[in-house]
Amino acid sequence: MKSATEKQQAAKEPPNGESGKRRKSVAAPREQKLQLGVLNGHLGYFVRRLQVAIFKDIIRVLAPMKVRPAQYSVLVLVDSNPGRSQAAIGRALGIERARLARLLHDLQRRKWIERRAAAGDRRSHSLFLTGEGEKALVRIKKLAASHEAKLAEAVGLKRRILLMDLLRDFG
Amino acid sequence: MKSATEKQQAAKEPPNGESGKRRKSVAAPREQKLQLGVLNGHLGYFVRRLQVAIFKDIIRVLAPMKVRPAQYSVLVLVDSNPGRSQAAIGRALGIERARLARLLHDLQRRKWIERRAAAGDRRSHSLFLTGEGEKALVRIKKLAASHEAKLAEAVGLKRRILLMDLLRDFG
DNA sequence: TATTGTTATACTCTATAACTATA
DNA sequence: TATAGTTATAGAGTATAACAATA
Repeated sequence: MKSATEKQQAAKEPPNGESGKRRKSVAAPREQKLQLGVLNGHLGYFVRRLQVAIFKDIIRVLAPMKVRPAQYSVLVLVDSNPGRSQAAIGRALGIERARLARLLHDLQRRKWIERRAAAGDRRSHSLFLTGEGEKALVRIKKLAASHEAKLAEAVGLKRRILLMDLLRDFG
Repeated sequence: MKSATEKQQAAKEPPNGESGKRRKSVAAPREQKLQLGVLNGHLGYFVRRLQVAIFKDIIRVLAPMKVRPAQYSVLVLVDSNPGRSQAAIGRALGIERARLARLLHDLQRRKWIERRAAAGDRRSHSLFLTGEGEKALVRIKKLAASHEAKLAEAVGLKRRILLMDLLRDFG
């Protein structure tokens, strides 16, 4: 079976098909879809488009709690791994320690996380959610869940499971 | 059949298993893998991770030509759709017109693109590659192709086709 | 009034470097 | 010497707003 990938990559019609149809209303110039050229062969292009679309929604959904996606992921990881160091959290999420320091400063200012001196190593800080932080995270998770439900519907349940299983191998 | 998604979401062991094993060398503290918690249920989390990994590589690969991914995509679209306006290119790629204006200013400074007055509408600029731009794009495409080949190998050919087919529906 | 393109501003994210205090 | 965390800076990307020219 020929995949859609091969089919679309093989498609090489000339860019425009101005055939004078479609002139119902005066407004609405109705742009032609542009040719993507070799972008059709780049997985990164499509992954990027999906990522941007998903993040636009999650950013909008979390906005009422004034939380950005990176902050959300840090709250979740601290909640799921209490007592771990900044270095460990940063490594797990791919967040630079410099950026994580500022991000945590903000979360601490909001009284959502605590930094205690680590037991064995006095250089490192053990991270915990405060009671307030836990309550906030419950609300944030509800918002995130509504985003995910909407996304699942848009993507299709089967396709979503398939995608998750495919993507998870790149931890 | 239970998908890996469901399996991983069901996993809820306590975060640490510090059982004092694994003390071969003095260095290498060997961090535990942290629990991802509800991030396991977010498609966006995994899409984001893959996108970041892919872009790290393409950015590195294109660096010798001093081209960023967004510039590459613009060059490809202008090449595949000569004469189109900035608005059309920007819409197709999801680039804000304000940002595209500066991006094109840079490409024009490098003599890779031309902006001519549009025929029908004197507000808009028709975009074209220069001869130099076409030659540069040939070299850039070769670099991008080497990135894609490496990526295809890492992802696996079958999985890549599958992913492309799944993702393409979000144009 | 709306659209095209431009300039400017502010914010987020990323990437470094320099610094301290510990190990 | 290396690591944990902090502060600072610069660049890219994103989101707005304001503006001139044109439709």
